[in-house]
Amino acid sequence: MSEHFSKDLLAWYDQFGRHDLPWQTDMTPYRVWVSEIMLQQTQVQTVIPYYLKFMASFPSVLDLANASQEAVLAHWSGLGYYARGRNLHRTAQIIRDEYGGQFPADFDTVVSLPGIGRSTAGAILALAFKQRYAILDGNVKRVLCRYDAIDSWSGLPKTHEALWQRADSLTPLERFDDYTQAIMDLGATLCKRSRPMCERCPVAAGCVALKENRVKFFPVSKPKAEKPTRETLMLVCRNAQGQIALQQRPQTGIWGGLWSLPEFNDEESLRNALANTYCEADLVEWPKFKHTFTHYHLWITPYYWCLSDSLDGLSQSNWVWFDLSQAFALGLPAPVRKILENGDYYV
DNA sequence: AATACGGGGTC
DNA sequence: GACCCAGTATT
Repeated sequence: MSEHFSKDLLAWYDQFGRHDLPWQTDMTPYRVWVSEIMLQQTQVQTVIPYYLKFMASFPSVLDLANASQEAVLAHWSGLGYYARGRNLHRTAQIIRDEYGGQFPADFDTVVSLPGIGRSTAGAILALAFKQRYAILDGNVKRVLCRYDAIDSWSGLPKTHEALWQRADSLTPLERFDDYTQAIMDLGATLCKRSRPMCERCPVAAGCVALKENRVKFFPVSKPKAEKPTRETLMLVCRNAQGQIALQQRPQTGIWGGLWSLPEFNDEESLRNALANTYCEADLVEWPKFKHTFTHYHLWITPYYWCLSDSLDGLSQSNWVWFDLSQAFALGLPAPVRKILENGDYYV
């Protein structure tokens, strides 16, 4: 099955692949290199105008090496990942100073250059020097994860290395340059992240995910990091008029600027804060409950404290008294509303 | 092994 | 608003 992979892919590429991208004409090592750097984590349509301007200003590796870093970075402005631009400039100078202005043609030298990793080196060697090296970019990963129905995240070291081996084993013994472009074209135009067009895919016959009707489950997404758990105490302090105390939260951080219940890290801080007026019988702990944010879980323990008449004059820093209806009109955080809506507090 | 780097597209 | 993209370098 898989010996047909490259043959079927190449036949499709000849008819349906992209053959007119700016860096596909006059494929010198320099032009291929610049395109591969710009295309790292950056989509083709974004790169094209940058590439054209860059090549117009720096037509050769020596033009680039002799330019100022400011001039180079000016051409990178808006592309993002500016280390790419700095590395590109540095590498041009290395090529000028150490390789006589000639782009090196062996893998180990190329991959040692700043900003060039295994995949980019493979692409340069295959596309510009017609040597048999595999690539493993986002497109290839997606294609292979679906084709083999790889059910672990591609960032796991074992999975990543297995993908490299698979990428290499599928690379044919001839036409490596076309194959390199072909598998990227497949990933970019048919085997897209969302709504892949499997009905047009030249290697659909061997695709395990498609055979099992599970294409949408691949590639397996990165496991979400375990959310940390934090804890807080919220005090419902009610005076003789039935008002409750609120504090305005700091502008930064969670619920920035919102009015909320007074909070304490633990029961000890709560008791310390109330030390002068504290009346044991009136402080009641309620069952804790969990509130989940995008990035952490927050366990909230509500405490209910009903002030007797004699303490109505209590002036705690930053506390402001509100009627319940006023409080809700302020727009409280969801878990605070949940606490205050609990009728058990007011019986 | 995890994270920073970045602007733009997609759902 | 999370997730992803023609990845690499750094911690």
